[in-house]
Amino acid sequence: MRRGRAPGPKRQQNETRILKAAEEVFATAGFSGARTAAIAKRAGVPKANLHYYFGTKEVLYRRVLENILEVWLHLGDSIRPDADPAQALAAYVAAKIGFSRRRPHASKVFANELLHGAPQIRGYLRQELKRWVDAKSKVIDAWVAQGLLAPVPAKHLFFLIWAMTQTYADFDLQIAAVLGRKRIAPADYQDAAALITRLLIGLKVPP
Amino acid sequence: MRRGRAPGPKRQQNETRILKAAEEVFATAGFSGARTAAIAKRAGVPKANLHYYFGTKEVLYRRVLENILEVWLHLGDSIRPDADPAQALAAYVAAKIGFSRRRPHASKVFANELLHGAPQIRGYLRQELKRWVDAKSKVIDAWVAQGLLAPVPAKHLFFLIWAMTQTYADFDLQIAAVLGRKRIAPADYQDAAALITRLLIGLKVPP
DNA sequence: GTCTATATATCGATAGAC
DNA sequence: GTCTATCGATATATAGAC
Repeated sequence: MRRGRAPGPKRQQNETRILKAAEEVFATAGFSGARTAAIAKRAGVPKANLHYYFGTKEVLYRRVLENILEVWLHLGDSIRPDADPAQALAAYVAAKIGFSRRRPHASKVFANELLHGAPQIRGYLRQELKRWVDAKSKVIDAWVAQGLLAPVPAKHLFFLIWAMTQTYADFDLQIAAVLGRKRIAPADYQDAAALITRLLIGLKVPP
Repeated sequence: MRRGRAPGPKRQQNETRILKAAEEVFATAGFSGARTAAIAKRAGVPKANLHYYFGTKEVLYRRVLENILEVWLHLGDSIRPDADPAQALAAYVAAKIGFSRRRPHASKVFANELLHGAPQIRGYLRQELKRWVDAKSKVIDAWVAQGLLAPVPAKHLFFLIWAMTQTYADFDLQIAAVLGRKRIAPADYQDAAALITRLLIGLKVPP
């Protein structure tokens, strides 16, 4: 009946399960360390299905990455020219830390991709991400021009915010070990967000 | 003549070359993505030599990691109770950023190990590193008690300093792409160190 | 100690039955 | 569309000549 157009509900469910499983396995093992057998097992489907749906391991990996990049850029929506700098930056930090807490696997897949030469997302970095940072940096510069913020190299400010917020997902094991815990607790993310925000507020020029 | 005690000079030279090559290959490919053939080729030795010297790929990897961890903990020597907080933190940031610039491969190997469950350095994280942070945090707390620094969760402060300084090694490709460069320039590291230091100085209590 | 040539294992991918 | 059984490629590790 269905002439191969819209995928059946079972296939759609399976694809979603596979993508979720793949994100977890790619996060903990990296691309080359990930085993398609492990992904299939975790998703609860036969390994052949995975290849039938996605073709190759690399295509599946790209799909996982695309899902992540889609969310990424929208986390900075609070940074607008008419917003209050302190509030906007605090909201951005909260959004980024929240993403690290809710989707640590996504952050790790992205980190791993970057770490190993970004073979799949070169274009994204040079196009979409660069444009995003260029635009947001103009907002920061405008705040500086208005005397709301001390002069600051805007792009580096974003690099540091990314680093500080993502470290709680990417290097959670190190943080947990140093804190003497088995894993990071919700309160730790709050402490982190508060401290990061405090550091950034130091750039604010008092009225 | 030599009854197998001290290794000959050629062997020592080869081991050094292999370790250097291994650090580079592990950094760009991760443990599972690294090929022993690639390491041997880059080191200029036959692949069988590599196994003769180190036994297995995993042992070689551990040796690379040990070399890195050895340097790590000494970078914080400026953080002492009798030091000036602002100067000590600035020196620590400079040391960490300098390490990221001089030995980006080392930083990436470490990041990759952390990212993927830290199977080889669990003990290091829970023992040496935890003790280091516990000790340095007491220094920070003492500065706070003396009214030199605003109250701050000391351990999180270290997590953030690590994140900010290492991001310029680990995610250099992202930074270069956003800056519209092929690679990060020396001036970028200076800009980074200056901004990180400024953020931290914001914690200083004015005299 | 060094190196070439090869064994053994693992994993991504697919053929073919249902 | 789904799944079992298997192929072929690739990579670690080693045997054995020099």
